[in-house]
Amino acid sequence: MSEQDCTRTKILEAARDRFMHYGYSKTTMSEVARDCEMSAGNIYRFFASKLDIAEAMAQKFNAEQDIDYERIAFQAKPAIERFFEFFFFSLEKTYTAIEEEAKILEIAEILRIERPEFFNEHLAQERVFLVKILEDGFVEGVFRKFDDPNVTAEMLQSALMKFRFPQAYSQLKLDQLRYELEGVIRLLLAGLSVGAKEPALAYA
Amino acid sequence: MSEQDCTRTKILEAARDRFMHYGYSKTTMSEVARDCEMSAGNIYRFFASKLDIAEAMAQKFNAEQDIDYERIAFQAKPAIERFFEFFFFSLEKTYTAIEEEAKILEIAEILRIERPEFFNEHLAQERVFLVKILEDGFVEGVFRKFDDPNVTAEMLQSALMKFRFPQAYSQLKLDQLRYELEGVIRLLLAGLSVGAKEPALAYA
DNA sequence: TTGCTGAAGAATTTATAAATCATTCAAGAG
DNA sequence: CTCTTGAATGATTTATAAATTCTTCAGCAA
Repeated sequence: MSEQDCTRTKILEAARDRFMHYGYSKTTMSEVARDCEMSAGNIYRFFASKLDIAEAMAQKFNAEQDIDYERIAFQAKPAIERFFEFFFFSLEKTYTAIEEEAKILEIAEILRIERPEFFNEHLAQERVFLVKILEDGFVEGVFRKFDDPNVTAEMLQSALMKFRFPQAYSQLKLDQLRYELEGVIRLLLAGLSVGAKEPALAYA
Repeated sequence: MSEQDCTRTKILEAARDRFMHYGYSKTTMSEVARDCEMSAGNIYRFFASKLDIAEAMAQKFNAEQDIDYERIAFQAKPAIERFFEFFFFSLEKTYTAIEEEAKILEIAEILRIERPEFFNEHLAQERVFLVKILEDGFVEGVFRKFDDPNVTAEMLQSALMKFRFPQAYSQLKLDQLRYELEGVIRLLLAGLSVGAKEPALAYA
């Protein structure tokens, strides 16, 4: 690891501790700098802005989550089981993370507004794993053939949006969210099943 | 119409004009009262609070929308067509309403926070029509049998949540929303189709 | 009695000045 | 030259006081 990377990591860790403890907006660049024993101005040689520190943090969080997604998607299990596991994992992980550290919600909200592209990239990465599950399901003979599995994955994400940032989109408790997620997934899986028939004509 | 109802309506109309023009929070009870040629205190003999005026307004808006929903649900058309029409109507109506009158979003947001029950009631009403479409589809032979059509309707609503308050839940433009709505509906309709198979076991 | 007003109070919002903050950069240190 | 600092700056936030606003209700009018 280069000297540069090392300092970046040090800043990132100091910022994470502050952000998680006091929140993004209540943390100042001077405080982070002091924790790293440097001046505030110097941070800007490693990060273009405070927001970029937050984005890098979230990036790391997502990268870790993607490892779990990958593990789930490539398991030696029926595609349907992996499908359930994938989205339930996502719900439980996000819900508990936000419950334990309400500050995460602040950062997520700020990134949603200021860096809309950020989430799209993560969704795109997630679709890689979804496509894997869809294609395996087809090979298993439980899913039908899709014109474009990536588009199908997009639609699945769209239908399950509500469960991605549970506390932001609804006031529902975890139990109710689990109940609804189960129901929606069952409906979607039915829609993916070999016998399912999409309507012949397009509407729009 | 009784004298009471007449005054209520007058207040409601004056409030609607103000709310739509200046927004909910920028409208004062005195202004509404002045428009009705009465004192602010007197409004409280007809509405318990300012928020209740907003709720009554939204109630009326929903009631009008429900008439359209009913018309769509009871049309002499294949269930699948009605299904599409139902949700596309909802998207187009809400999207354009909010675009034309951004102030609606303010009221919707306030009600979402302060009167969470309000939206649940509207959703419950909407499900009556969805169940009608589902049951007709079963009779037509295009939908499979559901244990509890009302629960299925709940899951459909949950999966299509994103398209209900488009501007609140996403930054997407109408074109993109239409594209996604079409895709999600097609997936859901496939899941409702006679050949579709739900997974045998429950997950949670 | 019944319907209404306008004053009064508590809560919220606004206005504004002071303070703090994110960010830049000239200049010093190594 | 590379790395760092700390002062400068414009934007944002905070603090606080003043003004509004929602809501209640005693009392007036019909």
